[in-house]
Amino acid sequence: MISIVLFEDKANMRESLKLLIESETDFKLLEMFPNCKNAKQHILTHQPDVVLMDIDMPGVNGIEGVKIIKSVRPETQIIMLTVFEDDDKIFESIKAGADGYILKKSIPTELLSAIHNASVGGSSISPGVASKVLNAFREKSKASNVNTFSLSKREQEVLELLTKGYSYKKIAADLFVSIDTIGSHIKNIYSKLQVNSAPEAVAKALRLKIV
Amino acid sequence: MISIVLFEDKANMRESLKLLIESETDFKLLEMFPNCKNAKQHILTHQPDVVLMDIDMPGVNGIEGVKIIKSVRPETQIIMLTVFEDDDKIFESIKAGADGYILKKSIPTELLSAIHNASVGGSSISPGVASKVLNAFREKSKASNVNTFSLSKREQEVLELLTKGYSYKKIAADLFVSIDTIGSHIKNIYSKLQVNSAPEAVAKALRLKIV
DNA sequence: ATAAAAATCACCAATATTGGTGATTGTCTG
DNA sequence: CAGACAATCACCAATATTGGTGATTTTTAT
Repeated sequence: MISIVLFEDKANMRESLKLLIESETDFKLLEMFPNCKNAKQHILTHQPDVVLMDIDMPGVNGIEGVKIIKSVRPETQIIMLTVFEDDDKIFESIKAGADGYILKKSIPTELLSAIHNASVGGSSISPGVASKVLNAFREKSKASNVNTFSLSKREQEVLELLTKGYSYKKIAADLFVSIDTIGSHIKNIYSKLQVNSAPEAVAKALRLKIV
Repeated sequence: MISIVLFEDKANMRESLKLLIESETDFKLLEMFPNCKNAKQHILTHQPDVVLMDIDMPGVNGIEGVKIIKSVRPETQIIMLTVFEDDDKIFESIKAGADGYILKKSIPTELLSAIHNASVGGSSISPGVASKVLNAFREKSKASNVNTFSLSKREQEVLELLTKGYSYKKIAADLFVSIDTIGSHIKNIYSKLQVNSAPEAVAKALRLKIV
């Protein structure tokens, strides 16, 4: 038996969802609320397995609601319901800790299987949303690797030690060469990265993930 | 009509998938290959709407295959098929450009709807995998903000300029204060971050995302 | 085998940074 | 109101870094 609490401001939507949920024999709709006011209390009282959370609600919105619920009872599985495929809201929700993201226009069975999935720790994401998430994921991982700035192997090593905050002396000791050699390498690194100081080089290296 | 090409090394799996795909009237299975050798050629020849790609294949594996296909024909929608929920492979696939990620143990209808979704640009991710993706997404976004190291507002500003590679002089000029003031702030920053040099501070700041 | 690139070392002068100490002013909080 | 903190500035000495020039030895690639 999967227990469910629903947060949704529009009365007719609440009724539709209620009917849908009650059509499944192993779902139990514990309660419905029109906003996230006192969400903390509601969750602690009802201890639901799964929460269905509308994103756009007056007062305390769904994203805030997720934060509240996850902070008081992290094991609660939360599925976001929304009409929009709005990038910001999607990412905010995910960061807040949402475990699923279903568009309201999805077919009803999709929501039902999302609830089933959530109850066993799986996440369901509507295809259009999933596509945005994957793209964002790629964004964060790319940019790198292409710009190796054709640093030589040794220069790469030196740069890495530089990003650890090592001084010339320490780097020299680490690599068993003279401090002047390190000076040379660093000069070359600066020229390749087009910077003029260690902090700048470190910043560039870390930002472009070439370390 | 959605045209499909399949890469899968195991013959019996190929046959099963073939039967499944051909059960849908609007799918056309153009061709099947046991590995990604000559994937470039195959894709250019067949120009499929959707590619089903097994991850583990001898020779050129599925992840390499994705890179190849996306580089020659980016509009090709690629759905990864796998038996494992292996974190690394999942993230590698996504980075390579995969548009969906379905576990082989999924119910057949899930794969069919994944293909339909892919053909219209949506992504399908099996619940267990989606959950990992969302977690990874959160990882990347969090870590920050918690460790503010109780830097004062001014110290934060100085640190930010430091991560831009500015010298004491330039920072002082930017903030309209004396260079000695900057020196003081930086001394305090070092002590709070527990470092002893600018490169180290920059590295720590960027790694912990406190800038 | 020969040329190019990488890695090594040296020396030097001009700056910059680091780590001290100390002081003033304003703001906020108990 | 006192004490804490933030922000400001100053001075100093010891190091460290930067930016030059120049040179030798390995490695790598053609």
